Amino acid sequence: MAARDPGSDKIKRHTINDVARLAGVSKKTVSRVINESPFVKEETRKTVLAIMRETGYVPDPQARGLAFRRSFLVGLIYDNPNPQHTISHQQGLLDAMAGSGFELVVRPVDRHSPRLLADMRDFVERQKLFAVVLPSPVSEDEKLAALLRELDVPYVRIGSVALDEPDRMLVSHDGRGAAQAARHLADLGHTRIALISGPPTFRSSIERKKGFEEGLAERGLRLAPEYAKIGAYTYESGVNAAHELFALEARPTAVFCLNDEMATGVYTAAREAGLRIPEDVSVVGYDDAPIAVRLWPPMTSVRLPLRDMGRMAGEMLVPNALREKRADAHEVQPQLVVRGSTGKVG
Amino acid sequence: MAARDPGSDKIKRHTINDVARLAGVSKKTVSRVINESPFVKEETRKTVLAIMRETGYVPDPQARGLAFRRSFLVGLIYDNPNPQHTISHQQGLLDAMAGSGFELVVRPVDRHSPRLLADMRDFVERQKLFAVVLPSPVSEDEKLAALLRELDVPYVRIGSVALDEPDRMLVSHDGRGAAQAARHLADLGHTRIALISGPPTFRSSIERKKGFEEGLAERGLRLAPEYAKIGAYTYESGVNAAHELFALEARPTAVFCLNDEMATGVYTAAREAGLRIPEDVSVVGYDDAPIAVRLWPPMTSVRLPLRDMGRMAGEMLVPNALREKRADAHEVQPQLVVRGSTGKVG
DNA sequence: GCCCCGTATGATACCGGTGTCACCGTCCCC
DNA sequence: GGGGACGGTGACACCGGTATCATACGGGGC
Repeated sequence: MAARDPGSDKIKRHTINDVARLAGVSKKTVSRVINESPFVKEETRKTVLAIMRETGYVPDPQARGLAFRRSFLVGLIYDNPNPQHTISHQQGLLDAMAGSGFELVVRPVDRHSPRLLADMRDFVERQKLFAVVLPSPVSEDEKLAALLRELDVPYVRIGSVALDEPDRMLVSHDGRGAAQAARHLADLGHTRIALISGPPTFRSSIERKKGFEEGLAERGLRLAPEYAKIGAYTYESGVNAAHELFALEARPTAVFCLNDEMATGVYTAAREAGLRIPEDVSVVGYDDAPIAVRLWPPMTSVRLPLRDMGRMAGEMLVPNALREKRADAHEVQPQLVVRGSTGKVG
Repeated sequence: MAARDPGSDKIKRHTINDVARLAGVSKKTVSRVINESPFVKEETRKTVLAIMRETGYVPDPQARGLAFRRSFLVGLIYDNPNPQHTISHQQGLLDAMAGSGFELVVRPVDRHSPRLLADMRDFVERQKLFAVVLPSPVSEDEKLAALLRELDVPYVRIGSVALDEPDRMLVSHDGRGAAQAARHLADLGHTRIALISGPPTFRSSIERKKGFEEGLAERGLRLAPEYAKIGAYTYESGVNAAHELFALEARPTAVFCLNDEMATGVYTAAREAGLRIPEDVSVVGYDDAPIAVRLWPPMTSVRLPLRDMGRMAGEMLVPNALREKRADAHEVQPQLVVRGSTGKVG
């Protein structure tokens, strides 16, 4: 039990001074033990560690941070239209950070705000962040990355394609997943395949679209202009785009959506248009969000291991005694999961 | 622009000492200005504020926290099977905290872990949290609340029913929403109404069930034992419970689920059993999660303003210059949203 | 035996703020 | 005119750690 003052006072935590006094050494030596300095005699180290355990002493991160000029906080800076994305990354990050002594500070931003850079400078400088994680699409902001380099803060960008700084990048190879989807649909005999892409400002959308077209090309197909719709990664935009597609003379027999939200919109539009999935139209999504298996029929989708990605980003940035080494792989592979929303054409 | 050493060195932030020197006052007076002490001459205050603006000075939260023995971090401690819940609360909290100078630290826990209390003590003490937010079901842990009182940390518990400390409680009156659902179904002519509840350890489930039965009673109905199923707040448990209900001789014509996840499971089970919604069976969920409007037909559900609840919790705890006063209402009202999954019986 | 070097430790300043208390000047009251 | 009370300010210690530098000690090379 911690010592409690008799005078109805608060519990007083032990400080480094208490430990030093009890161990009969200077506080600097205790500090050395805390920071695993190699220049401490084994015997001294043991004594100090024993006292630390007895007293339940844990160093104060604020004081440590003040002296180190660096906090023990990791920032997660996000701006994603899809909360599921954020929460998955967050979960993974927290997995990697559990028990490390670091804490996760979450920070939503508007990446189009003119104050973004100023706000981020203030955030990072003020909190003296230990590291920063940038999921897509914030990760695509080169100015933000440049700012973080200027501020000398370690960071990991999570994105769909390798950029020019591989050590600070976690790549999900989005194009490959889209190519899998394209081949899958082609192999089922589809030729009239439509695409509903995301906002052209999203790198993920660009990469997925590119991969999709490459996949089609492998099977001798190409994306017809009238089958290429642009959505906004939202449910509603999926509904609207699908309605346009279904109204075409030569209705597509398959629709590939660059995220599950829009694909869900295609389900709705199909119902409204009286089309059956997959008999009349096959649907493929991207992300493999929880909703994919909750729809009827369960949706074929490209799985993106979002939680793993968060965890790997955390492992790249945060030292953790519970784990031997930092992550060395800086990439993950998307994987098509075939379910009931895709079937043979006709 | 901040000053940059010529020697290719880092940017050096201004400290309270710089401001004091430039303003020709002691650092203590600058400190007084920062903390809005009333004992500073107006003229002095203006001078100091001007210098602070010129230099772009912002106080270091770590140093301040060290001296105050309290950080500027708010903890969100959660353990919810439904990530959507967490992310919504988190969003609202961040809404309330934006621009306040406080940061949000998120902390998932396993509320059944034997180490929970020890971990929480360590977390709160070590980080010297300014305040803590406890969403349901963590909010139902009396020992945790007692610990926080012992540690003298302000907190808000978000829960379905008023507890004995109204000032630290944000109530969502879950029973009332469930009663609305019951009346709605009864008014549509349903009498064979089934209930799929959540884990009996969840207060929200208890309250919703109670409210539901009260609502039925108002219409002269009661919940038949064979229609009362216990789920786990998960999709799969909803599927299973619904299958059991649909296999009954006297199949229920309506199913009320105590969350949307399980209600989504009922959709699946209905499809598998060849039942149409709402013609053969009406379905009502609880939470009004995003998925409710993405299902076909769109689901009738009881809306819980999760984001508002997070925001209100934040307003109860964090002073914010951007807002005049703290929240005074400590409750929100659930609201039934009628959509296509409920219809007249027969 | 002396010097040098690497190991092991502590005294002291410092990180950037706040608390305590002493001090000064004014105004007010008797 | 003396004595409080009070507004306004600063010197100094302190919060709980780390960095710098000095010091002490044992061992090897000459």
